Amino acid sequence: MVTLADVAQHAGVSASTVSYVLSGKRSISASTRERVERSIDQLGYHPNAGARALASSKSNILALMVPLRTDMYVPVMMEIAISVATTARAHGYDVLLLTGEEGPATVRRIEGSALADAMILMDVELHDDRLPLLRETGRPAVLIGLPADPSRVSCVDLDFAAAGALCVEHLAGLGHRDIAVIGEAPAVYERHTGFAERTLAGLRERGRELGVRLLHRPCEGSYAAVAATLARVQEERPGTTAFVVQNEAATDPLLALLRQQRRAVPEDVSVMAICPDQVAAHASVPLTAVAVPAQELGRYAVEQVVAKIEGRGSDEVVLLAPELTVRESTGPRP
Amino acid sequence: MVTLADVAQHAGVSASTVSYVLSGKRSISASTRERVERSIDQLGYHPNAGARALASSKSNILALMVPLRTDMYVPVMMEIAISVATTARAHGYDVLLLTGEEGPATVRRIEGSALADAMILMDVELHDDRLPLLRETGRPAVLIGLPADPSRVSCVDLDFAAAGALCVEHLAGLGHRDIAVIGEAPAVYERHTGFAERTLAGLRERGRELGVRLLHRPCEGSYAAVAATLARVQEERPGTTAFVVQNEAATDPLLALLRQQRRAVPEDVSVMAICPDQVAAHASVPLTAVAVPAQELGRYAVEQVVAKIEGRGSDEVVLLAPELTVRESTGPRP
DNA sequence: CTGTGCCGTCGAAGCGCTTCGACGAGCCTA
DNA sequence: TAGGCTCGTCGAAGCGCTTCGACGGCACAG
Repeated sequence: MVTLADVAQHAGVSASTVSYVLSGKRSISASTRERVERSIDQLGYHPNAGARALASSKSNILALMVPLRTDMYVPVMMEIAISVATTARAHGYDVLLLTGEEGPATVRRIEGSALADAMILMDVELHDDRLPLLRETGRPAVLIGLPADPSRVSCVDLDFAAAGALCVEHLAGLGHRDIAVIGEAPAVYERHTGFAERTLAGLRERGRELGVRLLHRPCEGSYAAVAATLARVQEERPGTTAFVVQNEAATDPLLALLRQQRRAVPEDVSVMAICPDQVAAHASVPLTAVAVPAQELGRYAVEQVVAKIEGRGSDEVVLLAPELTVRESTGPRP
Repeated sequence: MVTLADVAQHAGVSASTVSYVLSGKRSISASTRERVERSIDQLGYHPNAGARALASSKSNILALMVPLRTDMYVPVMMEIAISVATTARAHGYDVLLLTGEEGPATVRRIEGSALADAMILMDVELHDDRLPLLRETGRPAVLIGLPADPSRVSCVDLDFAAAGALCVEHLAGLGHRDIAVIGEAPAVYERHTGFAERTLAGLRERGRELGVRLLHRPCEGSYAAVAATLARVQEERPGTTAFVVQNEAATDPLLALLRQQRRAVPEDVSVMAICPDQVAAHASVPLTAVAVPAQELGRYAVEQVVAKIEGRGSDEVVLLAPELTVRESTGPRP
């Protein structure tokens, strides 16, 4: 293994000089710099991560806590994770993948071992038990999601309330008066995951303002569950002419079922979704949808947390404005 | 930050004694051990990861390289990643998430910086350019997938050839003589991703043996693409009575399209898939399928790599035997 | 009662890097 | 021409941990 000392010797300078060439924290003459850089290349030197972390108390690692549950909104999670990893690299950081089990204990462990310079948390619950710890330690952290009390942490998320409102507006504008909301699995609501409740609040409020009747039903992602939910909705509110789906896995089954009932989309029923654009665009009927900007969330979270590490940036809550893309699944009320 | 020295002082012993309590590498009297452990708890001590890595040249980190492309077999990837992370924790390791871009350079970087004790690679291509490096460095590595030349590395994967064979057997046993294979996106074959080609080989070989006619068509995961592919297949081989789908995203569209054509599954057409069990079970018609055992792959990869780190275990290729679960989507040829 | 060996503990030497203070050389200013 | 700068470089002191060799104290055998 090539060390700093090897490079120094090879270049005929002292170790500290090599270090300063690498970090740029002191000025180095052009000739020395070049000589050192050549040696680095020739020897194939890479700084030892452990030694560097020890000496500088900076690991250049970001910890990313993802939910353990593999049954929920998986594509979004994956997209965020990948976006986090790529953005982090662009800033010189690597990403540690932590699964959510043992939330607070994991936070403490990472904290105590100084393994990561900062944490990014996904799947945030309204009263998340990792938050008190995070605040206590004071290490930079960013949540992707919005807890009930976002003080002294940073948060990034889609403005789900606005997204909900946008859906209702769009449908109301097309004349719909009875809208059914197919939601995430019941477990998501039971855990008080923020985004689901905020969407609902946004839907309801604008619904009230616009005089639209809403029926909300949580729903598992399987075909059978969607079928059951649809049947219930149609029984309880036969006049329903539009659906808002917030459940990646439910969109395709819903479209299939409607087709089976010979109810044409969008002529007889309108369907819109809150999901990643890719999912919406690839559905059997390209869906009018509010996009969940997974990549941007990941990128923003990293940039925010890096800023904090570097002493710039402060605690703030950023809610990205929702964007509605009209495709082929919504039309005027029949 | 609490250090080893703090614990030692608090417990009234030397630093090395605390270290030995932690590592168990020398015998310690019960009384001393207890005293030290109490101090550790009381002070909330966590060993500094950097210092530990530096002193022991062991980081207790596993690097996991996942593909950058978010458009392919995402659920399997995610499931594997999570399984890797959880299993790794159970063995005392954390997981570094590396996206596949710059493959060889990344391998060299991790290698040189001693950031990880071992690497796990996913999305392995037949002639993967990361392999030569991996062999050269001699650091423990496990591939999830199977390259053309698996010498001097370890590999775990589903036996996709056997999986393909199993599908053909099952369908041939039901009397089908014309089978269409809906494959992954063309790009997957162009990159010579091992699993796709091996499946095809298995399908073809057993097809030949059993006198079954196979028609293979790569296919994007969107509804429109599946529709186009299905149309082509039905035009080219009107007698097709069974489908094998190896493309997570294509199963649901295919079922929906067949339903639309009023071709009942399994009465008129049989459909089977090679995909995670969860996907198969949740489809609109529960699918007879060969499961991709994502969790096991992840778990096995970690156990293998940990064994190598500890000096046990050697280079080997393990192909998990495919398991066929008969559900409701396959039946006798009409 | 002395010699031998083991058990439990300690001190010290690094691991490879960052960073602080020091210092010589060259330059400008007075 | 002496004094004071700045610039570029060096040496040394850690960062917090692991690990090796050493060393007392005790139990046992002779």
